[in-house]
Formats: sequence, C-alpha cells, structure tokens
Amino acid sequence: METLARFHRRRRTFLSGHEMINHGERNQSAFILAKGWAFSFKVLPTGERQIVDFQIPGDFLGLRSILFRTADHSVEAVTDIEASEVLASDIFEGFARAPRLATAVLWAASRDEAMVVEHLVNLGRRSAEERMAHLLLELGARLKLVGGGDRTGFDCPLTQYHLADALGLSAVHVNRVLRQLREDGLVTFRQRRVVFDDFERLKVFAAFDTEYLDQEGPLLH
Amino acid sequence: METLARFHRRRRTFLSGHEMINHGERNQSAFILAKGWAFSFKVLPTGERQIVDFQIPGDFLGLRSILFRTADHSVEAVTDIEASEVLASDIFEGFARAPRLATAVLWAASRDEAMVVEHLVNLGRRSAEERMAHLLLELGARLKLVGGGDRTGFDCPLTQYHLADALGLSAVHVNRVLRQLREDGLVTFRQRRVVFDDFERLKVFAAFDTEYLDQEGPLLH
DNA sequence: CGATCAGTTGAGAATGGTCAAATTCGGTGG
DNA sequence: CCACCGAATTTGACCATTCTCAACTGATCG
Repeated sequence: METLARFHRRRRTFLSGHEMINHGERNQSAFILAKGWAFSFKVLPTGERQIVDFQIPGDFLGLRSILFRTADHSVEAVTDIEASEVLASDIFEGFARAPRLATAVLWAASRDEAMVVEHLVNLGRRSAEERMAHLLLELGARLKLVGGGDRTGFDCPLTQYHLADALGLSAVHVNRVLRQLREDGLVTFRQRRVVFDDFERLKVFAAFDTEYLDQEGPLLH
Repeated sequence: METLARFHRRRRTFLSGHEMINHGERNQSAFILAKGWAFSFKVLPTGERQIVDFQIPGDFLGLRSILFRTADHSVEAVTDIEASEVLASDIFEGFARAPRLATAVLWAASRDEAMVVEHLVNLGRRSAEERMAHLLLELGARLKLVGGGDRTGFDCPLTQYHLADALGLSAVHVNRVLRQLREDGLVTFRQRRVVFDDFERLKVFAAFDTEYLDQEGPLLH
C-alpha cells in the first residue's frame, strides 16, 4: 500500500516530558512512533491524572485529536521520541484515493479501542496486583511484536508514578504491589527492567488473554 | 448521504435479556438501535462482569465485532429492542462507493472510543459517588440528544446490578451511593426513573464536562 | 556535593466489599 | 381481587483493600 508511504515523510523528534498532543487544542497532528515511549492521558479538574494507554514504537497515536475539532486527550513523551507526523489531510485525501486505507485506519482505531476496553475491565474488576500483572504482561506482549522484548522480560522506562496513574492506584500502593509480586516469584520490576520470573503462573494469575491484542490485521474485503 | 439508507433495510427485534452479540463468535452483525436499551460488556474467567457502555436509541453498536474476525465483547438487550442490522459488506462496499462514509464511520468509532476513555477516567480517578453522578449525567445528556429526557431527568430501565457492573462497584455499595446522592439532594434514582434534583450542583460534583459527547459530527474534508 | 526525583516503609484512616437478612415491587395464576 | 413468587432493593455488622501522611533512603545530574 504505497499510500502509507506518505505517512512517513515528516520526521519529528521530541524530548522526554514534552507534550506532543495538548488536550483542548485545535489542529493537532497524529504520529507514528519510531523510537521511544509515550502515554496518552486526561486530567481531572482536581489535577488527578488518568493514563489511558502507553504508546511504544510502531504505535499510531493521536487519531482522535485530528478527527475531533479539539483534542479530547493529551499525549506526553516518556523518553526522547522519534516519530513521523501524520496530518489530517494525509488521512482524508488517502480515503478518496484508496478505500482500503479507510479499512486499515478504521481497523487501527478499533484495535486501539479494544485496548482501552481491556484497561477498563482491568480497573473495574481486577485487584491491584492483578491489574499490575496484566499491564506488565500487555506491555511485554506488545513489545515482543516489535522486537522489544521476549518472555524473559523487557526494558521499561516507566516510573512507579506512571504505573499508578495508569492503574488507578496511589504510587505508594504501586510500590507495595510490586514488592508483593516480586516476593511471590511472579515478576520483578527494578532499574528500568521488567523480568518475568514465572511467565506462565503470571499469565494465569492475571487472567491474561492476548486475544484483544492479536487480531490478525484488517480484513481486506 | 444515501449510502446510509442501506443501513436501515434489515429490521430486527430482540427480547429483553437476549445476547445480540456474543464474545468469541465469528460473523457477528452490527446494529443501529431504534428502540430500547442494551449494554456491551466483557466477562472475566472468574465470572465477574464489566459493562463497558450502555447503548440507547440512535447508537451504532458492534462495529468491532464485524471488523475483527471474532467478536471481542458481548452485547445484551436490557429491554426489548428494535434495531437495524448492518452487515460487514454494507460497510466495506460503501467505502469504495463513498469515501465520506469512511470518514463518518471512523468518526463514529472515535466518538465511541472517547466515551470508553471517559469511563476509564471515571473508574480510575473518581470516588464511587462521583462515578455514579457522572454516569447518570452522561446518560441524561445522551438521551436528551435523541429526545429521551431533559434536565429534570429521564426514564431508566437499568437495575442497580447494571450500575454496579458499569462502575466497578458492588450492588450493595451502589445502593448506599444512591441513597447518599438522594439525601444530599443531588439526584434520585427510583422506580425506573432518574430525577436530577439539582442539576447544576450535580454537574459540579461529578466534574461533568460534555466535551467528549458533543463533538460536532464528522469533519467532511 | 547539594538538589531533586524516584523509590521504600510504617501507622492509622477511609473507602468500598462481603455476608446475611429483611423488605418491597411487579407480575401471575387461581 | 388476592396470594404468592422471584427479582430487585435496602439495611446492618464486620472485614479487606487501598489511601494518606510522613519520614527516610537511594540514585542521578548538573
């Protein structure tokens, strides 16, 4: 699909901590991450932050910020970032030229939604330890697809504050949960590295099912 | 957009409690609700249920179940339902015929995701009472758009079990939360009717901002 | 070599869950 | 119309998870 090549012309870099997409602003761009980690989030009037998802290399981010007149969420760089900027016109003009692009973008948006839904289940119906286990397994599975880890573990630039805001927990409790998982011999998170001490037992513990991640790509009718 | 007319040819009805879309099954349909309420959900291996969203008349449901090979969630009818069935072929053939249909469907999917994101923020960072207030305000706002209620309140066929599974709470606690909100003069939920006793104060209490709901329709480039 | 940010730990409090037992409500059959 | 049934709601008592506050340690970086 050559139309996709247009998506990689405008190369951008961002420093760690930079806000790549700003909630409430217009004319935002979307990006395809080439290197580094980011996270999408919303903040409540009280200042509390909820992280919706983490983005890793290969991920498409900010689609909603170009579809809606103003961005309904923000995205911040966790590490230094390299990314390709995708403009609204790339997308909409592509639709007229290549209907299959529409299917591909719709599929990408739906996969994204499927992940948010799984995070919702995580917050609504799992304990703090199960949530943590589930998140670490998800990140591991996603990184494996882009060559960033295996079942022994992966490098992870997140702080315990990031984990807390993604899981709806306090940072203090995140620390206790990580200790418990480590003492139970399930998973160890230390010095920017996650080590799966017992991958199979961890998957059972978290009721982790990759179904929502490994949809096989757009059905091309 | 005449292409949309194709979406209303196959009229279907379902009885209260019927599972319209089944998690894990193939060749599911999507629907546009004409009458009645439904809810989309996932169940964990332990049998716990998380409701992801409620669907009311006018809502498009089950898009992900036709994009993915197998449905990643289920949908059940709350009340008796009248709906139009939308087949995968209606969508994909429409894309080739009318590129703007692609934009419209993508926009609908994104609005859907924006709601799930807001529910995630709800579970992650709001107290039980704020969550309840937020959910009831959201339902009221959405119903108002389709003529199903106003700022005094709306008819609501949900049980306290539905509310519990949507908010990540126990049914017992839902009951206590409803009593508290009633005693505080904010909102009353009784006999299948929600009454906003003090709409403005309730909105402030829940930090409810309709931004994520009232996006103004697809940008047609 | 401070300063700052991330991580760690303890004590006590608060939110929400579980279990068990009423009570109410909307049908339904007689 | 009335008795009865099952589902939904309500309440109390007690318990568990998670939070808050506070202090301290360790790592990193100019």
